[in-house]
Amino acid sequence: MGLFLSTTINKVDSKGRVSVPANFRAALKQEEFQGVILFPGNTDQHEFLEGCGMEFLERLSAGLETLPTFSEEQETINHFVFAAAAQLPYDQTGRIMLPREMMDATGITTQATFVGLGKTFQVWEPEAYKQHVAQLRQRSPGRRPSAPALADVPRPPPRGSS
Amino acid sequence: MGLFLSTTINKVDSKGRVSVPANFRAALKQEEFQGVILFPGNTDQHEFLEGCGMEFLERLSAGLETLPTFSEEQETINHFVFAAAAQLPYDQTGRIMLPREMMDATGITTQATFVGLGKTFQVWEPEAYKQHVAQLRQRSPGRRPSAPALADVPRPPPRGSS
DNA sequence: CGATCCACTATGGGATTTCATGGTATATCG
DNA sequence: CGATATACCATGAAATCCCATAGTGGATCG
Repeated sequence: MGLFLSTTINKVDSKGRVSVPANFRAALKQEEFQGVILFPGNTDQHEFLEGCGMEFLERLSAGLETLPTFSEEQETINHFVFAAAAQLPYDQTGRIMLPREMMDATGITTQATFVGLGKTFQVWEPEAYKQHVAQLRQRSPGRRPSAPALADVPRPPPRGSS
Repeated sequence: MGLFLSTTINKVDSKGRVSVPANFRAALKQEEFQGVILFPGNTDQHEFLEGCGMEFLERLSAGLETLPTFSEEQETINHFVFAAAAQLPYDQTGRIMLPREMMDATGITTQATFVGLGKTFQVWEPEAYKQHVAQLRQRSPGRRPSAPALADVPRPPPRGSS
């Protein structure tokens, strides 16, 4: 199973469509459901979107089943993950349609930044993401994990990923 | 196998008909019974409806599935679940007819909020659901669960379900 | 080694289908 | 019968398909 890697800025057209980066799609190629799941996420400062494949959620659902007792945690997860999630199939060119409420919540209008995070990814309004990265840098003084170039300038896709 | 995701508000017409959201129907497409099961549920504050497919109830009956909200006294509760449940087939456009007593109990009149919760869903009077979400938010202020964090949710012994 | 070609990705816009919804007619049942 | 449930059809809005363009990089070939 592939991982979500690298950062890409894609355009959002007037219909709310965005191309999911090709390497993200490749990471989900083997899954039954051809598309992605998005649901809201936030930091203290910003709203963004969490993304993953369907199987990720299915595993999550399977995990919740066995939580011994009804818990606050579970209630929260149910309502803020499943209830707030959108199941977005690709169109034939690999685009999804961002639900209006997600665009509103995150401030996404004409562009969206896809951020690969391994097993999951995120979708941000580009300017908000820049600020977020700046904050991450401030808060991790000294040694940073070696994921440098990601932060800086939004660059078109990876090199040599295929 | 499909999960119920996202939240939708649909209209209830003068006959008590509501469209079941298309993606909910898709999640049940493979099931034998083309329709949904509804039965009463409640919080301290509100009455709502729990919903699922027929096969879920069958597994529940067999004890293979746990209904989180009613983990105690499961057998007794199951009695009320089955007794109070309504088996509602789709009409030809994917609508069901809400039984009048369920509309009365929940306060549903002209609109109904369908809330996807993974393996089950709920149906609420929209205003009541808004209040419910507000309460959930109070309980978990600040940041909501992030995808990577959710990945660490305790997992069950892997059953060969794909 | 350099120029050309090709595959793929991202993007744009129009046409077509699906979905939610409303209404009317027919069947059912006490 | 009177009331209620089911089948049938119609409509507007929205989502999806389909085609067409373009830019990029890699590969091919002379």
